[in-house]
Amino acid sequence: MTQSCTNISPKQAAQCCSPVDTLLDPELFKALCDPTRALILACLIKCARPCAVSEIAECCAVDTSVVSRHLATLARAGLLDSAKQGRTVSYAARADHLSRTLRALADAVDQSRLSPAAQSCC
Amino acid sequence: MTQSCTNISPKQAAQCCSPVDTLLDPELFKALCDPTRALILACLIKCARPCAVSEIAECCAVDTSVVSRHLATLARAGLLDSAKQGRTVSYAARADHLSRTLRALADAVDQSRLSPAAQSCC
DNA sequence: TGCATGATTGCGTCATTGTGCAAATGATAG
DNA sequence: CTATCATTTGCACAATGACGCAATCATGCA
Repeated sequence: MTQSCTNISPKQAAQCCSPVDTLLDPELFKALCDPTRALILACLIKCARPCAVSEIAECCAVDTSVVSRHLATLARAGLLDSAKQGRTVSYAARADHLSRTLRALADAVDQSRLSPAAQSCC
Repeated sequence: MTQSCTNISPKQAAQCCSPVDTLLDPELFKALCDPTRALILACLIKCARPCAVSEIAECCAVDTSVVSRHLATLARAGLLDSAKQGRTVSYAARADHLSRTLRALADAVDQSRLSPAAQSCC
């Protein structure tokens, strides 16, 4: 590890690909940045079982249609699984996937901290 | 651990406080959900050193004033440290804080998964 | 076949936010 | 004191997104 490698510019860093780049995914955080969605996801994580849309709607103060849209958004981000049975649709938190994703990002951040300016390309 | 405790409704879960509730903080994710901000933060994490605003502005395609605002947002969310020296302001990623926060959330999620419907209040 | 129910979608509205430009602020050098 | 440089702030504009209501779709039941 040389001195020159530990003191690169942000511009150089931008071209220097690291796991952080892909794991720090704005699309994932976009799903989590809304208070109503965060509440819904927290409920589903704590329930730890598939829940129907109407059931989930009871835990927040917005219209069922809004809840439905939020659930679709969370599912699209990979945070929920959905299953249709009859006319009810159940959503369940993908808790394992979420915690693994968070840990992977934490690992990548720590990696950059320990070996700055990833020697992968500088 | 009884059966009745592992099958609560989302509404009950909402009233059941868990570390997930506070750690799944929309305010944090709001800071991370913008592509430009994510890029800036990734750069600072990879640099692993304090960088001036003008320096950071070189790594993304928006106006310096926009970068300045994004940096303020990230700092307000606790993701960056700022230090003023003369007329230049330097921002540095709080990588340790970020990775600790992510791991704490991952732990809370796993905890809910292993002991559903936190026995803390149900 | 008709009707009720759970979920989704279309649409209009309102609030928020990302952006660029210009002006202002703060600090250093001549 | 004035000019210059780094950063921030004011302002206007456009895009995005959350929301409620109503209509629609899909399924189950009489």
